[in-house]
Amino acid sequence: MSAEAEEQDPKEKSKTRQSIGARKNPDTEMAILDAAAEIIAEKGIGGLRMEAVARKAKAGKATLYRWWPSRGALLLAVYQRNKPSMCYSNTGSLHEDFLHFAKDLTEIWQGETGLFFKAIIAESQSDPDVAEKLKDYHAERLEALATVVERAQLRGEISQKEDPATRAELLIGLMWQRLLNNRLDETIDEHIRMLANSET
Amino acid sequence: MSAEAEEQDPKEKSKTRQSIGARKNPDTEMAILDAAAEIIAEKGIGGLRMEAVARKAKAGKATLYRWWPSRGALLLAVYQRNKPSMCYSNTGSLHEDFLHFAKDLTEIWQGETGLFFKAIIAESQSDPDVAEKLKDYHAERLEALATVVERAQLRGEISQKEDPATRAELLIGLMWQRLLNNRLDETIDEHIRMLANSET
Amino acid sequence: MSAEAEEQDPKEKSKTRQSIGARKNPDTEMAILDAAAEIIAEKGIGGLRMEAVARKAKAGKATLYRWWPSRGALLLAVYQRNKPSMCYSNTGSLHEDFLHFAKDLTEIWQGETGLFFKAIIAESQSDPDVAEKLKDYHAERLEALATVVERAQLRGEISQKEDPATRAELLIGLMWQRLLNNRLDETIDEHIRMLANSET
Amino acid sequence: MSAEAEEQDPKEKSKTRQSIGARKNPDTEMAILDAAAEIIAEKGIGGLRMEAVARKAKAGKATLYRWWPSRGALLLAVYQRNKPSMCYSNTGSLHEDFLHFAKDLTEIWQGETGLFFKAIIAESQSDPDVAEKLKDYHAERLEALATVVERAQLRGEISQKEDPATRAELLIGLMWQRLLNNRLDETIDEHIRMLANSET
DNA sequence: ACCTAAGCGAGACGGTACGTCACGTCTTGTC
DNA sequence: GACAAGACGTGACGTACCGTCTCGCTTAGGT
Repeated sequence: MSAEAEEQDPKEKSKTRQSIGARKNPDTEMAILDAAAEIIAEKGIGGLRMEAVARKAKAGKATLYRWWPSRGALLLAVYQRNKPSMCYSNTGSLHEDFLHFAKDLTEIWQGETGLFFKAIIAESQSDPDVAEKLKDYHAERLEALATVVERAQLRGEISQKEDPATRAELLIGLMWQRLLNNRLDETIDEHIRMLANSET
Repeated sequence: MSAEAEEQDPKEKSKTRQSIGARKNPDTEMAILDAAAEIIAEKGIGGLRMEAVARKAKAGKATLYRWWPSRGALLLAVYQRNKPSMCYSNTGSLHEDFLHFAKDLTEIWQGETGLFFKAIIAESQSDPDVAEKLKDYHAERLEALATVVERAQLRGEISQKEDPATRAELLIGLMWQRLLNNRLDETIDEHIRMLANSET
Repeated sequence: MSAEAEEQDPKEKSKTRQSIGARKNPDTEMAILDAAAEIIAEKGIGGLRMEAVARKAKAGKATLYRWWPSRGALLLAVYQRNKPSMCYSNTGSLHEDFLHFAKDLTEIWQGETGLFFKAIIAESQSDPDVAEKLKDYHAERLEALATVVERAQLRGEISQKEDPATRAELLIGLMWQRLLNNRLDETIDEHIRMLANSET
Repeated sequence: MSAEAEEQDPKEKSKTRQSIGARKNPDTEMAILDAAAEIIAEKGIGGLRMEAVARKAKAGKATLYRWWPSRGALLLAVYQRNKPSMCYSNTGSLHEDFLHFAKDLTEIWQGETGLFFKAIIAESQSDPDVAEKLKDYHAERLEALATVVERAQLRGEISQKEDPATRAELLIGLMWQRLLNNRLDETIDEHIRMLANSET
């Protein structure tokens, strides 16, 4: 009646894990993160229920709450594990580099990861822990992109006086806004041209 | 432990409304939207519960669900009623206009409205209706700011060839990103200078 | 794996009950008390779980707790419904009357009712509500038996000066002690002879 | 909210015990029984939790379960250690002896021991081991009191033909019933007079 | 002047998920 | 090999909301 597809696949080995002494069992952690990831893939993050995770991972709710005391904590743990790895090109042209960045990110975000990232932003509005982690993550991303700008400064493409983070932040802001409005498919070329030009 | 402050203020007149015949009672609508707005102000949108709204508005749950069948619908109704009114300055300088826009919006968002808007963005990630409405609203805002850019084009401040929405979107994207990361207080002058300069 | 026989018999009509307005639904009450009684019959009172009752009665836990806020309350409700009806004989001889009383009670208590009553006594040691109700019930029983003694006084069988409750209480105390020690099967004739004799 | 007073008193020496080799450590046993006794004193027997005992005694749960595999076993062990010692007077008058017995027992039961004994009776309804031990203990008590009756028979106070246990059991039954109904404070003189008189 | 129709408050109903608690079993590392 | 420690799966606890429902009341508009 209620049980849909959230039970463990019966074909998998279903020997139940047990304690391995007074310390965290890594098998348990993996099973739980796997279960959470699958559920998110199936029903979206809004459909993530602690009970369902425990059920699917064949773990006790107490175990779940011991290590991830909230939905947000679990969410972040899953994201950390599946974090997309961006690589920042170095073509010798800021415009090209920005273009690559935008295209790569668009591609990543158009898949499952985009749903995930949107959901984390949403969650961060109500869970301070998630908000903080997201802020850190965002800062890290910003810095990475700022490095790309810095290279352009060193090449003399753009003024050395401006803060490299400025252009980076404008680009990332644009991307966020597009992501959150489901408008990733719209053109972005003109925006990038503007951000990559030589003035300050 | 449970009873906090969500009961109707006993000082207010608490005569219960009733049917006024076979049609919607506008008092009821107002009472419900008021109640919802107050709850959101107190606990945030994440803390908005249909039951609590009904209780506070002294309305039956059936009445609530009759007119606003979901949390999202109620949310949007409240937002429509309390929508902040931005005014777009026309100083003859794009830089000044952008600066005014950013300062005004920052001020508005630093208050309750910001919480509200963030929450709507969050909600839009799980409620398609809200997402659609938000998209419309965003487009409308974008257009309004694009008009400011257009004026600069007409004045010859910037190139006529670029799409006026481009600069507008970059600015708005920046603002969204700042809002969602709780970084509205950080400086934004350099970004605006870059967005308002004459190249494309 | 866990579900044993506590699901509703599928042969019974299983249309789910619903609200009948802003008042208690007697069907629900009956279903819950039936379910509780069955569970007690199967697993004993120690095996009575609120969740299992709700499950078997196809009722929500909230409904259960709304009307019977504790295990003890539910226990008492079931007992009230199934209360054994003792009848007190009037043979013209106190000894005979006591003997009948003891035999009847022994018979009743040797069945399911005895388990039930023992469990209520046990429960009363930790639930003050149950304790109070049990005290009332005990007082009522005592009075009924005291009436038997009183008749003997009126007949002149025993002294008019003694409190008729005295003999009654000694007999009931004996019975309780036998019940609680699982010694109902041992002889009791001599005790009754002593309690029914003419002195004070 | 949860942490109350069940942690070990920090003033006490809290050096943790350890194994003394491949045999039972008597310090551990004592610490556990002490902890259990204290918890029972604080929260009643219904509040006795194996986990809490282990925590308070700074013992591992495995150790606890090794020696006392159930709540009932632990309960009995504590009771054995703290068993109240009744002494049976020998005044030369059955009435006096019974009176002393009743008064002494009332006094004992009105304190902590009474709570304890009630709880054991309650526990015995669901734990067969406890039930058996309680039955033995009860028999022992009965015999002791029967000895008092026997002395009265030898003195010629009462008939030699009756079983001395009869009167004893009636008295003890009365006491149990009073204890379990929280009616120890009510008068008992008339009952004793009746039980101590010379007829059978 | 009656009758129907709908809105209204109230709140009970079957559910699902929550986060906590205790259970009894297990494994580790220390003595 | 006994011990403290504490993680593990299990499952009941009591609470909070969900969205649906029926009730008894009120009023407006049609007859």
